[in-house]
Amino acid sequence: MRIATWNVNSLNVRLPHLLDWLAASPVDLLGIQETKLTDDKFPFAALAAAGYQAVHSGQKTYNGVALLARGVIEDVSRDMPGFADEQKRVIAGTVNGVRYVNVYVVNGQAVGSEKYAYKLRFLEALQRYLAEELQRYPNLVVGGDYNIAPTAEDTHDPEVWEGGILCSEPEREGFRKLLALGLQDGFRLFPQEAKTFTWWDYRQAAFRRNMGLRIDHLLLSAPLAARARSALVDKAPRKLERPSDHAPLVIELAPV
DNA sequence: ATGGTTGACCTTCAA
Repeated sequence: MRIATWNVNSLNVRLPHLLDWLAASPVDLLGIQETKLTDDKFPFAALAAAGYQAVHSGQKTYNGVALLARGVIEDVSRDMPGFADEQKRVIAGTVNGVRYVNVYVVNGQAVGSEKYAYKLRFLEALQRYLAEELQRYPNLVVGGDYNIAPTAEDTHDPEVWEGGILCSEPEREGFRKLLALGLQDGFRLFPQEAKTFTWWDYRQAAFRRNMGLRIDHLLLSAPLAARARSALVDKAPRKLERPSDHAPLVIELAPV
């Protein structure tokens, strides 16, 4: 079973890339973020024709998350209980006994800003929510755009990033608290090339110069971590014309 | 020079 996460940065623009990528890399369960469209505009039919069921929680212009699966998506829930939020950032569902919580964590803009405070509140709510999810679903994957580079090694240049947004200590502490629930950073279960990232700014030819960050993650509960066989960032879609600024992250799970 | 890009939307905000 192959599971993945990808911030597509507008599904309207990126649907052709998504369909091409699914054809070339047929994952079984995928979380996408930043669809930037309402549920009535979601391309259910095009995805069904490609063999994928989908559930979506979207809004106009901003945010929006979806789960895509080859198979039935059961027990679907939206948002986080006890965290009233108009922004559509969380959707969860179960496929073949695997629970996938798909999150688009708040960017936070700048350390100390109002959006940063919202990000830290969001991370606290996520911690509470995932503690409950782990109780209910032992086979849990939490995938998405976390907008957090967990360590200095996850940045192209610590001099530029350390202490700033996406890399500040309170954000990283929030990330570590998610791990402390009993989740593992799937990417780091395997040897990885240094300077492997999932996001590169559109500006300054950042992708060509590999000026990126590793901010998209697949966290695995212990039973799923035991089944993990590989983890890789697929940079191919980032090389296309009009790409998303993020690349997909894929983990292969051995059968039960 | 305080810059650069993309997406949504319409003038500016968010990332």
